[in-house]
Amino acid sequence: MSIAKTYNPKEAEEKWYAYWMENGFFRSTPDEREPYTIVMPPPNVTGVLHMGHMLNNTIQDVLIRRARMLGKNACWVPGTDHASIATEAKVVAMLKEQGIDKKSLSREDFLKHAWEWKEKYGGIILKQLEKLGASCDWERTKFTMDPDLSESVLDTFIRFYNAGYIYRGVRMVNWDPQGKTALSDEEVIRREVNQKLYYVRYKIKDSDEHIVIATTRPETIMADTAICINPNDERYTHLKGKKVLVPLINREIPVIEDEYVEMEFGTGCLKVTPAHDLNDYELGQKHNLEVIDLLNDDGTLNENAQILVGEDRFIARKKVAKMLEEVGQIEKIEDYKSQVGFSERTDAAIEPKLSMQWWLKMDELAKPALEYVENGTIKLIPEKFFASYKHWMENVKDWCISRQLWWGQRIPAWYNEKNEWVIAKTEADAIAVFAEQGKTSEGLRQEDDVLDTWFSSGLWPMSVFDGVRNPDNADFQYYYPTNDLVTAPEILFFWVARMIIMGHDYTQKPPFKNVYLTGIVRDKLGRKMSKSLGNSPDPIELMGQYGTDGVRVGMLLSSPAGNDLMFDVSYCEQGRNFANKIWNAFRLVKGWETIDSPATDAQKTAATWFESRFNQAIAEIDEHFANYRLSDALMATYKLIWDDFCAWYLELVKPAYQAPIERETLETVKRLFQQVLKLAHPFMPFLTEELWHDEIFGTRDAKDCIIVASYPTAQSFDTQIVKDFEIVQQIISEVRSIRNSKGISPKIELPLAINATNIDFSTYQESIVKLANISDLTFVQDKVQGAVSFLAGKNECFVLLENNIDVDAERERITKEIEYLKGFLVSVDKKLSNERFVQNAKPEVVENEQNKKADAEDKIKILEESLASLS
RNA sequence: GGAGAAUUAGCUCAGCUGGUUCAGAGCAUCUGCCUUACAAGCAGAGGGUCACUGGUUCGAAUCCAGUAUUCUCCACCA
Repeated sequence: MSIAKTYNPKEAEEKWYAYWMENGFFRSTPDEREPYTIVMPPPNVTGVLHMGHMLNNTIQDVLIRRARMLGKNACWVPGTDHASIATEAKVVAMLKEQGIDKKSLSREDFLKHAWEWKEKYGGIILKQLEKLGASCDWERTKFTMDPDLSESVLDTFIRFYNAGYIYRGVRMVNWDPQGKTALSDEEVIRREVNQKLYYVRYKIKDSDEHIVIATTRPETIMADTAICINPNDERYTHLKGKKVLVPLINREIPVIEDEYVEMEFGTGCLKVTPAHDLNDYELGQKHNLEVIDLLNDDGTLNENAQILVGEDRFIARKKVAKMLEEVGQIEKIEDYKSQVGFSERTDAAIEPKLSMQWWLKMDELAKPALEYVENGTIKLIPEKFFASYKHWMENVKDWCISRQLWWGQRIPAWYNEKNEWVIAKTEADAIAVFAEQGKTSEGLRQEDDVLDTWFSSGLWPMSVFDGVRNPDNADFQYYYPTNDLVTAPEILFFWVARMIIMGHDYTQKPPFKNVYLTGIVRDKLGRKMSKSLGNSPDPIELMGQYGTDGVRVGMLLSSPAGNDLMFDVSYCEQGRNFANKIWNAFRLVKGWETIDSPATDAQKTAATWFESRFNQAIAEIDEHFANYRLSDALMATYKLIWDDFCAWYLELVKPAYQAPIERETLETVKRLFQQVLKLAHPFMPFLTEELWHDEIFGTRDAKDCIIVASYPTAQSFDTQIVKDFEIVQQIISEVRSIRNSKGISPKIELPLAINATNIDFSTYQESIVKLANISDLTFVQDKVQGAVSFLAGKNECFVLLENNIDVDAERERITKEIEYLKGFLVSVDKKLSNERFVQNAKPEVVENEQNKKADAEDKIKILEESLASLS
């Protein structure tokens, strides 16, 4: 019969998750209740649960569970993201292991492999989320490449195209010569590398002079189309309007002037290579320079280079340097450190390259998205992110939405044999459009362009409810706009901003009301937890070790919104200990025998006090939730349960060893126990559900689960009883402290006398005797000689010890306290005698000071009398 | 280079628009307890010049300026 001394989470977790699923508690369909909706930030379909997911989804689950208990129609939509680049890279790597080269496959065959891979491994992370207790509506699980979501993406492309927001154009992109695709900025990792800075001499036309230019990329000089100097640079005034010759190939290029050139850097002269550098490109645009692209897609030199055609760019670099040296056009070579971009997936050095890409015009679209946040329609939590959101929105650049990949939604552009193109959803539509325009559709084809993944995830809050294709459907009408979005600040722009933009464009409404930005999970050394660093614990293992509830509590304890959290397993330990505490409180109550009698007055008082504290705590917790202070809400719950419920309330009503408890009181304890379990449920779903169903709480219907129980609401309560009880607690603590300092065992009863001045202790008498282990509690009007005394509020208390008290020590202690109070009094007096204070401060502040003064004077008086009576 | 944020106890953090003894919480630490729910526990205790320097104010952890250190984001010099 005996029940385990410690809580064993494993069994409960599996049992109750299955039970919740069976009973459809996670399911949501539109009804007359108020909806509360969260769409899960879809993890990469390739993903494996890491600490970031753990934090993020724990927060969402807490919010959704609480909303459900508050009677809202809670709907949490899960799903995964197809993550073009990451997934394609994984599939390519897998194929490589099997000895298959991607290039040898047709698009169709590759996609077949990719889908197979997705079916096999794609659901792992969602399964892992179940372990964490995520109460998602799994029947609504979506994938960004589900047919309906993909169709939404095409519809959106066409919509934006027809509205004139999408254009096709040659722009500088991050080119991965190994993967042969454009990359977004996010996919480029910058690292500092050691390079050489070559000082190259360019001959000035019709002169013996030359001009020296510093470059790290001599292999691109054949693509130079100008030399640029700063117009304010007096050293080069004589070069204005001159022409110079590109070394090795002797092509003539102009000297242009632009203040962009830093006079202090290098030689103060810049070679302009518009095809191979972003800034040069912009400079070239400004000055109408020719663009010469001397690189092939694979990073080798093409015919435009004139020399070294077919050589790889890095080999060419060395060779060009050598050739320059041979003709005496290298002045010097310096070591130099600079930032170079590398492809996240292939690790190839990124080549800024001009290429034809699809773009979404952002400036107009961004405006309403900024307004939403500016005027508070969408709240960012914490607010500090608004500044950078605003900065980004006001300086938004056009978005390169095409990727040269196979895994993703194909850009719905169709080309004929003449390379004319039209935008159309289907092949048939394309033929029709070509026909309309009187053009041929011979040789109809699509390019290997897919849309950036963020383009599809930008639709997520709408597309999961099919709101793009079918905005009038009941789900979309009911659930959209969603309530809270919980995500990482890193993707505020890439994802959150784009959802707002797209959501507004379709619906004229924001896609969500609140954006809760979580922190980054770091290790104790402050490093971001990552797979590559190997400093991230496996959440699944953690849950096995500390229990899911323990880990959930551990994650939340240290994670104020938006601040990074320095994760340490000790938090999980704390969470586990808390679970165990509740478990043992339950064991205590479960073990009680009853006697058929009504509650005693002391028990009634204890219950009244606890209920007051309980209501006070609910108000605090509600406020914390309203401000998205989840860790504070949890801490308030923690203290209510551990301190108020276990350490005080249960101790107060606990019967003597093997004695029965009054039936009425036991019923009250059980009722209150269930109430605190409800408060804990959002944080600790498994433990609370396990206890909820124990027979001591009576038999329950199958559907009577804590997950759908109603969350307690704050009732008004008597604040006086809470205040009075604080004095009682103080008295008990003081007696214990006296014991401790005198080495008196807690088992030895002590007599206590109280000179009650402003509290009626009659209802607390029994409690004090019990918890302070008092042999005889008396009330007196005078000093008690030979006792250790202390003040609880203005009530002087006396503990009579068997041994004679150390009068000197007593005198010293009281004197110290008097000194302290007098010091305090001086500071209060100083304020009150300051005319400017009395004049300027608010009346209630002044009144407060006067109360403090009176209070301190009273206490000093009592203590001084004690001191006098000591001798 | 631009922008934003942070600095409070050994650690992680609260402290909202200046005014209760405002200097707090949890953890950790120390002391005493295997007390009949829980040693994953109980009781008690110690611990901070609120980064530094000025200023505003009757009054500053709180507001302002500067300094130092740290972090994040954005853009990057050939």
